[in-house]
Amino acid sequence: MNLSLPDQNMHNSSEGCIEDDKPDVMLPCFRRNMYDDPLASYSNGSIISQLLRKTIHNKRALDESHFYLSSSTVADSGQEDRSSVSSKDSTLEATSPSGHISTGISLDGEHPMTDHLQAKRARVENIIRVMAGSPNSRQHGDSERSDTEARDTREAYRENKRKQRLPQHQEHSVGGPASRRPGSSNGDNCNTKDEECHKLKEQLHSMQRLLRQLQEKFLQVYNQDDAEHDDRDEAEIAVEHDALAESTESCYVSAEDDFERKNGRMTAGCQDRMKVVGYLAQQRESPNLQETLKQELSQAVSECVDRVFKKVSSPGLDLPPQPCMCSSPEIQTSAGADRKGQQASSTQDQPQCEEAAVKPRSLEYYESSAAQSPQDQTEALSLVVRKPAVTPLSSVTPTVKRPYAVHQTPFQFNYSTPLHDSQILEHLLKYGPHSNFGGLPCMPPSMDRTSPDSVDLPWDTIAMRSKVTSSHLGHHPRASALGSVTVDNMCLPHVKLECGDLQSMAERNPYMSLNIQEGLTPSHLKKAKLMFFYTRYPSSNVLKTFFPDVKFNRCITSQLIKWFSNFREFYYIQMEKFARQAIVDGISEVKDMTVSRDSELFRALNMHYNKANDFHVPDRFLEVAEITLHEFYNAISAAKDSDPSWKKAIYKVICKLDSDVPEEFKSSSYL
DNA sequence: ATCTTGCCTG
DNA sequence: CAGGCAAGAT
Repeated sequence: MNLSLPDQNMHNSSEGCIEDDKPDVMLPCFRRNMYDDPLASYSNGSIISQLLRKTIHNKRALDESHFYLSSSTVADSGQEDRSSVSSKDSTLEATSPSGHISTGISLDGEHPMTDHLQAKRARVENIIRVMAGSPNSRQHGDSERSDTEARDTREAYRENKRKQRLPQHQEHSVGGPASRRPGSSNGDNCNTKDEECHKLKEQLHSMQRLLRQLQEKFLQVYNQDDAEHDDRDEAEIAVEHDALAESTESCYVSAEDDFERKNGRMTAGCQDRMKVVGYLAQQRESPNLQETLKQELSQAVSECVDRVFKKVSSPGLDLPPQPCMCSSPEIQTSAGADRKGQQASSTQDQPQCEEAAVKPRSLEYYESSAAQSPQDQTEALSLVVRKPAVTPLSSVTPTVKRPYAVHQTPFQFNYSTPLHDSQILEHLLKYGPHSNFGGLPCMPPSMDRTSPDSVDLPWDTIAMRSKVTSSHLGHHPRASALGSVTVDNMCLPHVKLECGDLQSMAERNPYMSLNIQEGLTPSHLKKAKLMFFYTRYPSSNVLKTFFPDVKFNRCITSQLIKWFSNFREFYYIQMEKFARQAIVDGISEVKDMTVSRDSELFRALNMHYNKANDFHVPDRFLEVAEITLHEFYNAISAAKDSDPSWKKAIYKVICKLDSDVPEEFKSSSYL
C-alpha cells in the first residue's frame, strides 16, 4: 500500500479537527473495529490502511460475519427497485447462514465494477436524498412499499408489525388487563420501556442502513482511486467492502456493549477520520470531496446513534430524583402499582415518575437482548423480527397503541443534560433518525391529552431559548416531557421545509460534521449583538456567513433578522431619546453633540449590546452613532418628526454606514 | 396573493 | 426579545 505517505500527511493535517471542538463527534463506525482488532493500532496509520490490513484478515474468517454484514450493507440501498428489500432482506439472509450473499459487491468479481459502482452510487445518493428530503416519509414510505411488495412473507409480516406501531395515537389506556404483565407492579412501565427500546432500536437500525450505504460509497470511491494506482482486483475490493461493513457493525456492537471504551477512543477516532478526510482531499480534491462529506455525514449519524444509546444505557442518571415524588425505583414501582388502574385515565400527576422508573428497566431489557444476540443486535431489522420472540414485548400488546413512547427517553435526556448532548440529539432529530423520531407521538399521557396547547409551542421556544431551557427544563423535570412533545410536533415540519428548499445536500453534509445548531442559542444572540456594532442591516447572506454553525431555515433566518430589527429599534429609540434630550438641553449645534465611550448614549448602547463589556466596540460604531444622533437631532429640530415616517429618511442614511464584520466572527466558535 | 418590513405590545 | 398586525413590496 502506498498509504504511508498520505498517512503522514494526514497526521499533520491540522484541518483535520477544525470543527471538532467536540472530540466525541467522530468516526464511531471504526472504533470498535480498530479497538478490537489487534492488527489495528492508531499509530499504524489511517483507518483505510487498517481496513485494508483487516481485509486480509477477514478474507479467511469471513463466513458468517461477512455474509450478514455485506448483505446488510446493501440492504436498503435499492430504494426504488428493491423497495421493500431494505433491511428485511438482510435479516432474511442473516437468518440463513447458507444463503447466498446478495451483496451488491460481488465477491467473485462477476459483475463489472463500473456498473456496479454506478448503480451503487445512484442508490447511495438516493438514500441521502431520501434522508434529507423527507425525514418522515422515509419510514412511512418503507411501510407503504412493503404493502405492494409482499414477496417475502416475512418482510410483510415485519412491516405490518411496524406499521402497527406507527401512526396510532397513544391511547395508552387501551389494551386491557390481559395486555399487562401479571404480577408486575410496574407492568406499564416495563411495557413502555420495552417499546422505547424497540423503537430506539428500529431507529438505530434505520440509521445503520444509511450509514452502511454511505460508508460503502465512501469506500467505493476510495477503492476506485486506489484501483487506479494499485491495480487492485475486484475481489479484493469486495472483500474490503466487507471489511468496512464489519467495521460498521462492530461500531454498533461497540455502542451497545461498551460505551466507556468507545468513548475513551473518541479522540483517536477523530484523528483517524480526519486523516481519511485529509487524504481524500489531497488525493482527489474537490470532486471527491463530496464523498468525503458523505462520509462525514455517516459518521455524524453514527455518532448520534452512539449518543442515544449511551443515554439509554444510563437512564435516570440525568434525571433529578426530586422532581418525581419517587426518588427511588422501589418507590416508583409502588407508585406505578397504585396507578395501575388510573393509568388509563391520563394521569397528569407524574408522567416523569413513570418514565424515570421505566428507564432503568429499559436498559436492562435492552442490554439483555443485546447480549443474547449480538448478531441480531446489529442487524438492520432484527429488532422487528425479534419482537415476537422477546417475552417482554409479546406481552406488551397494548403498547402498540402508543408505540413511540420510546422517544421520550432520548428527548428527556436531551433536555436534562448539558447543551452539548442536546445539540447532538438535535442533530439526530433533524437528520438521519428523524424519519423515525419525527412521526413519533412521544408525548407522555398527560401531555398528550391535557396539554394539547403545548404542541403549538414553536420549536425554538424549546430548543433555542435559554429562558425556557432554564426555567422550564432546568427547574421542572416535567418539562422534559414538554420538550419531547415540542420536538416531536414542531421540529419535523420544520425539517420538511428546510430540506425542501434550502441548502443542498452538498452544503448540508459538511455542516453535519460541524457543531451545527438547530436553533439560535444565547451565544448566537450575543454574537449577533456584537455584530451589530458593525452592521445594523445585515443581509441574510451575511447572517448565514457569520453563523456557520446555524442551520438556516425560514424560521431561523427570520428570527435572526428579527433580532437585528430589535437591535435597531433599541438603537434608534436611544438615538431619538438622546437627540430630544439634547434639544431640551438647549444644544444648538449638532457639532456639540458627540458620541464617545464616555457618553451616556454609548453606555446605554454598550450595556445593551455588550453587556459583559468584554468586547471592544469599534470606533466606527461611535462614528455611526454620532451621525445617527445628528440625524435625529436635525430631523427633530426641523420638526420633521411630525411626519409619521420621518425616521425612514434617517434609516436610509444609517443603513449605508454598515461596515464589514471582522472575519473572526465567521468562526462558529467565536464566542 | 404572498412575502417582507416595521411598529406596537407584552 | 418575540408575537401580532398592518402596510408595503413583489
